[in-house]
Amino acid sequence: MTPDPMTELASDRAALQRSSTAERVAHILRERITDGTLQPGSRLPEDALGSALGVSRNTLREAFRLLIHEHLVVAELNRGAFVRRLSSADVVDLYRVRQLVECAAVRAFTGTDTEAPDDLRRAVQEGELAAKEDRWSDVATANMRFHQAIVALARSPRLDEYMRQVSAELRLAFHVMQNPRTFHEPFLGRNREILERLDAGDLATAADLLAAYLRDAERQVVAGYEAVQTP
Amino acid sequence: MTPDPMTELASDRAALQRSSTAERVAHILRERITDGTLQPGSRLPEDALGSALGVSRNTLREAFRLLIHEHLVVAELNRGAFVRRLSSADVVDLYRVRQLVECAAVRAFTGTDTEAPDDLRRAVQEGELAAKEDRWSDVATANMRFHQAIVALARSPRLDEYMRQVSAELRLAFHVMQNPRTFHEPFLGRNREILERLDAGDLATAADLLAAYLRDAERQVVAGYEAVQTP
DNA sequence: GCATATTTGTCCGTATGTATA
DNA sequence: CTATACATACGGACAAATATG
Repeated sequence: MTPDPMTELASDRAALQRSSTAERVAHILRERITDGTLQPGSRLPEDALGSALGVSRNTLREAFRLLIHEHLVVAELNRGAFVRRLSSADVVDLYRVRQLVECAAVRAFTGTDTEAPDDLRRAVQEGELAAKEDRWSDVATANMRFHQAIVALARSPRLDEYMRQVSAELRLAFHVMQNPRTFHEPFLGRNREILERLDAGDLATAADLLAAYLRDAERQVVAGYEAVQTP
Repeated sequence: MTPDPMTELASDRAALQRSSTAERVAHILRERITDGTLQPGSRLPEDALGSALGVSRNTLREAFRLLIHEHLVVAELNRGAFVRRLSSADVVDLYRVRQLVECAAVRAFTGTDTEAPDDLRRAVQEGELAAKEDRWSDVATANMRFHQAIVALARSPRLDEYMRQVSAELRLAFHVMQNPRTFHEPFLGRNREILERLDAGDLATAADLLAAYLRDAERQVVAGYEAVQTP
């Protein structure tokens, strides 16, 4: 009755066609990790996974390398690969990176680029619409896009890529939040407020609002962590 | 008479002992890339490198993966691996990341941590000493440590790690600067000035000085690039 | 433009070493 | 302490892509 992760993964086998095999395998595993099918702490045995996905162990190991670099997987020498389990110290660190980079991106915004604010606007609207229709996982996605659009204000491809990784890593922590609604709902209004301050050219206030926002979010996730750790 | 890179690498073969083989190989290649033995654009043939280092192709490929994710190596499908060659757009982007993160780290400095400023002080002194003794490659190293210490003010392990990678990537660009003295010398005094502003608690001025510093450095490297590109 | 040689991408089998029941 | 399971690393194989003459 328990839905075996290995048999579930076997159905992904048909999906891998384009680009490098290792990258396709990494893509599949990345999705399975972020959507919670492969939970933090799970073993990733080379033999079982390799045959489930129909790739050799060598190729699978290359895929592991990709995910290890993204911090989604950890490899213990001679013990194999595991889905990363974040500590609350990791959560604190991730929010520290977010706060520093996102607030700096807001303050560095020159108004020259018109695209980035448009993405922000879309993300805010999308989040509000999804909330109205009770699609809370879509609210979470829209929220991720909001933060990505904030980073994009700095107009640095490398920072965009890096912060996408930070977001993916944070999703490992969100799995402890059992109720996505109570977590995400309060932030919808704050997202809009930040957007409005930005539109008004009041960068300092926008950055301060964002900093407070991130401080509160961090506090909630850390609290969720400690509720789980001490049963 | 031409010192063949392959035979040079063979002498590194004795050095690999601890940790995972792929990581040790990656470490050796990383050094050879940052010190300029393996120049940007060089091929990294699996057969020759593998036998030079005494490892199998599979293991070597794992080492490549590590370096690819550090952006020091690029892989072209069915063409193999090459030492990364930075475009001037890459240089601009890298300095943008540096400016945003380092200036934000300065502004976020609370003065709570006493270690980080000590590292800064040491890096400044070390740079001045090395300059006095005409050890210009040590000046470059001290300069790297200075920036690393600036980042450490934010007290985020993840940011430390990421910016270390950014520094390594930037070293790919420094190879176009033929004269390390004229490049590094002017920055020694500016480093000290930034340190003094920080000690005085004047974070805003320190951040502004740092921003100007990075803008000038970027301009020099980009200029060096264009001198090479258009012969 | 073609035929050949080289190199990569991927896979397999296996021997050795390491961790854990 | 032994046994088992697994990861590490090697070498060989072959097709496919690329480079070379």
